[in-house]
Amino acid sequence: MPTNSPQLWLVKSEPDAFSWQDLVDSKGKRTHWDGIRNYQVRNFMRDDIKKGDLLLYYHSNAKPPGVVGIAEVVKESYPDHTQFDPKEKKFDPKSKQDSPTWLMFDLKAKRKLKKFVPLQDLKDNDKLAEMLVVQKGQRLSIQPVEQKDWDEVLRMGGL
DNA sequence: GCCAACGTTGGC
DNA sequence: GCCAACGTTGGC
Repeated sequence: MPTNSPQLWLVKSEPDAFSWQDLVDSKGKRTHWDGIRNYQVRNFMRDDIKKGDLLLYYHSNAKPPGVVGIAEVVKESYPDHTQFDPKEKKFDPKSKQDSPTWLMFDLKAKRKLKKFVPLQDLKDNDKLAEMLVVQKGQRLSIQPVEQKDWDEVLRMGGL
């Protein structure tokens, strides 16, 4: 059952590595979401993430952690070049040029939340009890988000 | 800085 | 195929 509506996701980024502001400062230019080395996340990129999908941009390992803004997928997944470069920290000697193991996609900043929504507020909101990001031990750097949870987070963020 | 949760690796 | 050891994530 195909649908025209974009899929919804949450992506985690450490602000020390690449913050929301860094994404904004790229001036809508495509930014590579590279360095993902987790098979479950790779499969999301390979199978599900489409151009036009929307993403909650979440700051992890931040003080405090939480959702900052909304980003948009501008290019669907393609091979992550860092896996082939021995100088890269994310170099993967097992990955072959003709069948790359790892993928990345491109995104741009779309809209900042009026209010930052800290993780603690997500946890305190009973409506979001099933949202993945509030689950203990949830480490996926890309997570699918339900429409109802998406709407609730945006409401909390003043949009 | 600590450590729980979880994924990956490798010996057997 | 099992599972201990190890590495990483990420909240606190």
